[in-house]
Amino acid sequence: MDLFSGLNLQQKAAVEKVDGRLLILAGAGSGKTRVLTLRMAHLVKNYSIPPQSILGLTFTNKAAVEMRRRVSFILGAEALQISLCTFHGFCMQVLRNEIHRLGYTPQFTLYDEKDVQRLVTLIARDLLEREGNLPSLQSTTDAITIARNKGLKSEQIVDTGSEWHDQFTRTLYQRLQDSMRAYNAVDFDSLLGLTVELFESCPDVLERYQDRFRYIMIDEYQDTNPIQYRLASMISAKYNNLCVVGDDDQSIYGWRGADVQNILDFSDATLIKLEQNYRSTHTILKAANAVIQNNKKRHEKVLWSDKGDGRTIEVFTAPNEINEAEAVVYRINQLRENEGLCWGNIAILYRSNALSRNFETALMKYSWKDKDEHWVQGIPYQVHGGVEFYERREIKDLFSYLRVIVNPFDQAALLRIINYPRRGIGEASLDLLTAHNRSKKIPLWDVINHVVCGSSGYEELCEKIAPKALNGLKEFLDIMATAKAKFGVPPFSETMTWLVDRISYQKAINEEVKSDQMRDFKWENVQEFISAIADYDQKRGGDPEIPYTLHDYVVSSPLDKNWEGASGDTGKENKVTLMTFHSAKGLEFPACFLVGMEDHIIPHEKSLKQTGIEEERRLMYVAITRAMKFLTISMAQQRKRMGVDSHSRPSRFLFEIPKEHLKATKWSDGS
DNA sequence: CGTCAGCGGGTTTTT
DNA sequence: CCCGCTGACG
Repeated sequence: MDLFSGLNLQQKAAVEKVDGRLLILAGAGSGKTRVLTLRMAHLVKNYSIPPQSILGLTFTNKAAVEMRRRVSFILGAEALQISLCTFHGFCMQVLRNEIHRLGYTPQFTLYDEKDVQRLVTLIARDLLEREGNLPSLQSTTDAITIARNKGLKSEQIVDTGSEWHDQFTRTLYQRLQDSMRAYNAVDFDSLLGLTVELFESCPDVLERYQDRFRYIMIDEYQDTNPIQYRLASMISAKYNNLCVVGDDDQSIYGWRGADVQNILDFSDATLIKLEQNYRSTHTILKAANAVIQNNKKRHEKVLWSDKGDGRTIEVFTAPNEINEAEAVVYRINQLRENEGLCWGNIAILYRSNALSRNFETALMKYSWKDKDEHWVQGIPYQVHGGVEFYERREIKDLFSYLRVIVNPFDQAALLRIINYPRRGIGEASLDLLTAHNRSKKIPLWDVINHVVCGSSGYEELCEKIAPKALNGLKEFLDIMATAKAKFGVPPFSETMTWLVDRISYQKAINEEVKSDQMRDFKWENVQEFISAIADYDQKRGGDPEIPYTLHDYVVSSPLDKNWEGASGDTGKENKVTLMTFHSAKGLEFPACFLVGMEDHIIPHEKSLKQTGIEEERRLMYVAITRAMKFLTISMAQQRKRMGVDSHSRPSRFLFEIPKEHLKATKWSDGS
């Protein structure tokens, strides 16, 4: 097979440059994924580089999956040997094997954002010696996240606020780290930080990974934050074969500490620019270029395309957000009827997840005629993001049981389930236990065990706790001990079914939830969770190469929750795609609807303060450049914001698109 | 200890 | 508007 057929000169050069440092500045739609995958194939096929010594790091699971798919297409089974994963997935793999060197045990568990947030609140309350509501900690948490993503230690935090607030943030940060260690838990941010810490303190470990991964490629390099950059430099330091691909105009993760400067400063490297766009019509490209040109901090690029002008961009304003959604859905059906597109070719893109609701409703309501002239109610669609499976209450409850079974020091999980379903352990008892836990620095789990066993020194505590609560604790420990033994042996799905029954979870749902509908929904979620575990059983059961333990499940499933295939023409499912501008990055669709194009939404008023207008403009640029042929922009004059009607104005970015590319149409929903 | 109502606060984006 | 949390009561 000729790997190079159909490549332009720059793409070819990028694929062929094998050793050393390489920076590929790739404009939107310039075929960067193609170049990356071909480069991997080229290394394996023409240079006999073993696939297992190639590491491809991406930012999202979606990108990793897509890349794997495309390399497999060329290399077949050999492609499975290549390590292709997100930064977070990579760090998880490393830590699973090495975390004992950092004072953790191999049974560590993973905190999600909410767990961390709750922990921060608890610590803050303790620090301020205050009960009840605190002033919002959002800004403090944000500051900590950014610091961690920049690899700063707590004492290096310098926020914009007052000295008192800075000091508060530093202390909070330090206490957070300490608590996480005590709970034997990591979170998304510390996953990266700990890996860097590991490599810094254990050169022998680092060298093992350096020798293993001699060729490293990083996708979406403009979105890497300093700690990811450090990680990549460390692993590639020995052999120095590091290839990064990115586009400074598409840097949209500044709020997570990503730094465009990383890509602008990538030094001692061969530079290749990919400037031919293979995706969009002239019209779409010109509109995008016109918008992004208003940014000052960027590398000048000349993106061009040999596609024709194509259609003009359609713009309309609806009276309110419901009309807007209905009008968009009407137009979606028109595209299918008149332009030969299928549902899977079409995407509705928005700035924030909250905007998806009305479009879902409108899609469900819409009736259309299929090719046999039959009326069908509801257009098939797929929402990406929103309330994730693992964040639903039921799932988090059950998942917390697994977390505690794996890691009894996981205090967030423990507190969540110790009295849920209810077993008579109330606030008073819990306060006694946690007070002891904090003052004596003994893990809560151990305190509970001592109390239940009546260890010496615990008599006093035992007496204070109500007999009812004591019984509950005993019951709880009993359940956990049995469960732990059962989960020692796969398949886990069967034990999960047992556990759900043992804790009478269904009864808890029935008592708590009033509406039948919600009750059914929750129980379905539980079933879905069990089948997710069954899927895992099946996948892991067949392959002795990869770990098959409860710990592996608990620690890996939250990391790859988010990747159900969505992509214009590769998705097998023929459904309209709904997603945020952020999630859409890297994807393309023949037809895109950019909705809610209003000031305050994009640019978002909050982000103007935080990351500034240029990042919002890049986001707009990303959104426009997703479209291949048809682009429609819509907005509403009136929109409910937090329950109340408010007036909207068109996004200021709309006025940056030259008028000749726009066609204003009258709002219409076809009725 | 459990329940319920009332209240305040929050909707940016993701691993 | 929807949530989660708090605090008062049974």
